[in-house]
This record gives sequence, structure tokens and C-alpha cells, in this order.
Amino acid sequence: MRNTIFRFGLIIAALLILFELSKVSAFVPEISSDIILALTGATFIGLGIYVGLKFRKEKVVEVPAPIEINSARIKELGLSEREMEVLHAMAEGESNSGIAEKLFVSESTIKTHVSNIFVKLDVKRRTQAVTKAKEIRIIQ
Amino acid sequence: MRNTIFRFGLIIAALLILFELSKVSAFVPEISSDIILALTGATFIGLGIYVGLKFRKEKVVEVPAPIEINSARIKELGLSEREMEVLHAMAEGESNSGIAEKLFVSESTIKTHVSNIFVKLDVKRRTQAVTKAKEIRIIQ
DNA sequence: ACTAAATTGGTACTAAAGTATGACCTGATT
DNA sequence: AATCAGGTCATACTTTAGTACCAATTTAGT
Repeated sequence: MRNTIFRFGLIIAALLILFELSKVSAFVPEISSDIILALTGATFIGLGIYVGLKFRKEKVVEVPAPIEINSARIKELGLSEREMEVLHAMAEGESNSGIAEKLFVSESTIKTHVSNIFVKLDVKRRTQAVTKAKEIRIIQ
Repeated sequence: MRNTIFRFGLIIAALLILFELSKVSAFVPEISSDIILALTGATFIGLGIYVGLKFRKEKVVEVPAPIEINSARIKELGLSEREMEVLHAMAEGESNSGIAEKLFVSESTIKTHVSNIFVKLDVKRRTQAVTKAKEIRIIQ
């Protein structure tokens, strides 16, 4: 508020100066009317921009809340790249054998990964793992 | 784009007229310098407001995605109240025996419910069921 | 080059999940 | 009274999931 008063004060001061100058210029030819015109232009363009910005309505653009993945947390938990791939497949409801096919490895490997994921996420079942992973935003 | 060109054309025309007027006024006293000043002010304030509005910022509002539960879909799929309770517990990562304890029934009962849920959701595993249930917004 | 972490895979086992089927009870509907 | 849907429970079985080890490669960082 104080800021607004200050700004309007400045603008009014500038206007007053311009009016005085326009009077003076009639008697003092050294001050060209062009300069006054330029000053007037500058003042009003400033005022206009100020008003324009002041009374703008912000275009409210609704963005569907990007669920950002907490990659810091992934590192924090020590989840490897491969484990994350397995976790993603798990979240999609794939079985171990399904994940194995998808990633071109044996089911044993997937079981190992899954067990390691459980330890790192501190859970006991895959549904828990998926729920927790979504909770702490390490998967979508 | 054509609109922008048109507007800038208008502004440039106004400026040219002002400059011409300021020259003429030197010889024709009938045109007061005050009027020219006023016209200049009006032009520039218009320009200023235009610029101010033109470069207004878009306010990006992140909407936390209101996840409304599609209860119509629940009925559509024929999911009973009890089945929904089981589904919720499943989504939290509970085991069948855990759900049984929570709902004070036997594990057999839960298995029956779970199997029925799978049929109704057309899935084969509980992780799939949970994922699909969230997808179609019948649970959070 | 060396080391640590990551990835892979196996065996053997237990636990949990899931399927199929049948049965009993209850409250609401016809 | 009969029917039906929802809920309950059991048995028996198959399939997946999960655990506990161990071990061979591969990869990336120092």
C-alpha cells in the first residue's frame, strides 16, 4: 500500500513538472517543445504500463499437478536402475515370470531383485512395495 | 499476428500524426500545445496499457488432481460393500490373513472375496487388481 | 588395474496366493 | 413360501511369491 502511494506520488510529480515545463517553454525557447513532448510520452507510457500491469488479470492456467518423481529418495534408498525397472513392472501387476520375460532374464533374477527391493523399501509383500513406492513418489 | 500488425500500425499512425501536429502548431497558434500534450499523453498511455496487458504473466496453478471416486463404476462392476472393504485392505498391502483379522472373518472368506474381486475386475493378481482399481478410480 | 556395486542365475525350501467346489445362513424381494 | 444376493467358511489343490544361500559376470568409479 505504501508502495502504491509512493508510485502515484511519483507519477503526479512528473505530471506537475510537465505542466510547469509546458508553461515555461512558452517563454523560454531553449526548451524545445519536442523535449516536452518526449517527456510527456515517456511519462504516460510509464503510467500506461504501470496501469496495464496493475490491473491485469492473471491468466490462470490449471496444470494437472505433475507428480514429480523423487529421484533423490531413490538414491537415498539405494534402489538400482534394474530394481526400479522391476518395481515399475510390479506396479503394473506383472507376475515374476512376466517381469522376467519383459526384461529378458530368468525368474530367479527377478526374485532376487524383488527380495532386494523389499529390504530397501522395508516391506514384506509386493502390494505393500507398490503402495509405498507410490506414496514416497519414487514411481507414478 | 495480423491483429498485432494492425495494432502497431495504429500506434505508429498516431505517433506520426502527433509529430506532424507538433510541427504545425509552431505556425498555427490555434492549435494549443496543451492539446498536443494531451493527445501525446493519451496515445502513450494507451500504448503503455497495451504493452502492460500484452506482457502479463500467466499464473500457473497446479491443481492437486481431485481424485473423485467413481461409485457409478463400482455398481457397474457389481462390487459389493464387503468386496470394496477387502479391496481397500488389499491396496494397503495387507495379506489375506491380515485382511481376515482386520475384518474379523476367516482367511477362507477373504480368499473367496478376493477371487470374486478378480473376476469382477477381470484381473489375475492382486497387484493388478489394485492398479486397475486405482486406474478406474474406484479406490484412492 | 583394482574394487565395489550391480546384475545375473541357481537350488531348495516355506509361505502365501489363487482356484474350484460345495455348503450354510440371513435379509430382502417376489 | 420360495428365490436370490451377499456373506460366511471349509477342503483340496495348484500356482506364485518370497526367503536363504551361494556364486559367476559385468560394470562403473577410483
